[in-house]
Amino acid sequence: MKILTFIINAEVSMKNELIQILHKELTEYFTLDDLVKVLETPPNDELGDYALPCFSLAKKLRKSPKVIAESIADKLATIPEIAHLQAVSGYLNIFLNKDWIINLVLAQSLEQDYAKGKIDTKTIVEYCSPNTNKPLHLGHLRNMAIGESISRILKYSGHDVVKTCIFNDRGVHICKSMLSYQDFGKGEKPEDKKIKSDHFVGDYYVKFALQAKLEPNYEDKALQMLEQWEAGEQEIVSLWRKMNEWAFTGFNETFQLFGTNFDKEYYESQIFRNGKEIILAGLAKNIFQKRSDGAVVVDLEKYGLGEKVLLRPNGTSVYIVQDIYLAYLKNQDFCYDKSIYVVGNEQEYHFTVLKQILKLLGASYADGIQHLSYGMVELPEGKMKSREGTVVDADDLINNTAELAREEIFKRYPEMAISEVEKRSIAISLAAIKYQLLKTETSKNMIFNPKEAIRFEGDTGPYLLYSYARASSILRKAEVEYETKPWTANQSEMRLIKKIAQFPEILHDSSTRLVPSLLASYTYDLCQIFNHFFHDCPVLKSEFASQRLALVSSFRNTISIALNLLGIDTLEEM
RNA sequence: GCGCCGCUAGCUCAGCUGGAUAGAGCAACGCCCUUCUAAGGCGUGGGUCAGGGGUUCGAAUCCCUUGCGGCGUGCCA
Repeated sequence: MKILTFIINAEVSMKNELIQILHKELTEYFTLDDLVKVLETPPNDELGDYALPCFSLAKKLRKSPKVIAESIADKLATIPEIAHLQAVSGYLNIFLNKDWIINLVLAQSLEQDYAKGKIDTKTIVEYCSPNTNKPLHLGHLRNMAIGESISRILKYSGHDVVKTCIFNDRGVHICKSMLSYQDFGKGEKPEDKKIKSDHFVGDYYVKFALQAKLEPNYEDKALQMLEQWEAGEQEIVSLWRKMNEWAFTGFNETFQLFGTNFDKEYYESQIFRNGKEIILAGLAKNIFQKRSDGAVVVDLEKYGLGEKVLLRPNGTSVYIVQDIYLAYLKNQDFCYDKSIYVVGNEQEYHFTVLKQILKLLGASYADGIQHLSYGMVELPEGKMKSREGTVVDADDLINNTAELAREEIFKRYPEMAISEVEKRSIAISLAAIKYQLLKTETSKNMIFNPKEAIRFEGDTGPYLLYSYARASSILRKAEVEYETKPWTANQSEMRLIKKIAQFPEILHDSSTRLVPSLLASYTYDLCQIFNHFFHDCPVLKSEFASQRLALVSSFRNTISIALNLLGIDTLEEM
């Protein structure tokens, strides 16, 4: 497996080109895998383009790292791709032939499908999965940003990706907004009050909570309504249909605004009764046990997961049974190799248990299951709590941020056509929000400061868009075609080229480790280096105009792919 | 109680599958627009990488331990 990924990678990355070259000469010192592992980028470019630490060989060869570095240097002395070598304090610093780097990297990175992979893997990505009783909030936005981005990253890396969503569209929480609407809604519709339809539903969920404080048995009433729903009582079912319709209509608007969609949607209401047969079959095979009170349980003690109830004494299923069924169903539908669940880290136990149960059941598709566990979003004041009204609503956040972008645009272009202002302000708003949500290491909890997210300077989404727009602007104004003929590239240019060269490795890591944040922070570094180049090196008026145009073009292509993989739309002008 | 995760500059975060002087952004201060987009660039100050111990030629990174914070441990979803 490792060798396989290596070979795929080797086609496109400068690092792997070099590793191939080194390996030919250094078989007695390093295996291919060793080289992949050990070859590193030095902390600054006075120390070369790559470095080979020789400490690990010291024991084996019973020589000092310094001596080893020197003798390796001798071995590599005649390789044309290497300009010179420096053995310093146990490291062998490698300075590559600049022309070789430039030609190789530009040739690769000017291709539209730079670093694109090809593997034969069917992968399902499930994400978002909202309840239909209230509108989407900031937590969903992080989920969606990660889900959409990892789907694109996997697809670009060659996976055949199916994006799915399970809508939790039934249950007592849904009945709560239904009950409160029935009691206080007076038959009103969202259109009447000019409220986005999912917000309209959510308002009744809030109203329920208020009422429940005044009326002690209000919660019970919701439970009763659930029973009526399950019994299929017409009035309740049609109320449920109507309100779900509102919720879905609203969600779809948000999905479209945010720029995400699903290939296959699942609905809890359609599957929640299934799965029981799987459990009973497991019971018959003695994989599960019947407890004295009649409940069906699975003993996961030896995996350190305790005992998990699957069927209650009254025979009804607990939540995980539905997920067991859904995994089965997904495999029926798509015959997947991998099935990724983008779900918060609070559900790690749930997915460990799910996978283990499927393994016990002997499901062939159990091994492909992977929980992409991401960290919770908190506000500077602490956690978001719907009861205390501290939840940041998704639509509001996008719109408020867009409003600020609008103001910034007016400052710069007071005459701009409204439609153009609209287009740009939404793009800027989404870039700001998505980047903010993606840049923190995916698995870590993050604090989302709305005031910081709407800032447009520094380490932000708009900075990335701005860098792209600057590159586009140069290319638009260029009158000559670029050519990739050699020149003596200066430090700013070399840094940019070398950063562009890293893209395939970053993409590879991001996709195999399922961590979009790696790509996000690379993208920022890349832009920083570009902006430094932009400041240092005039392009159009330079004697190296043609070569620099090639470089700008290569940057623009790379950043454009990267932003697309983050789910961020670019602007040609900003 | 047990389990998992986190703790890096005033704040928000990179760096964590061990490697060379620990990096960004924001905030503060100073400089740079008759030159391809100043939503930009450059500079200055700011660190006991939570504390302690260990492994190693080498530890922010791995192990143990203490503290603080979060989450999980539902016959909720």
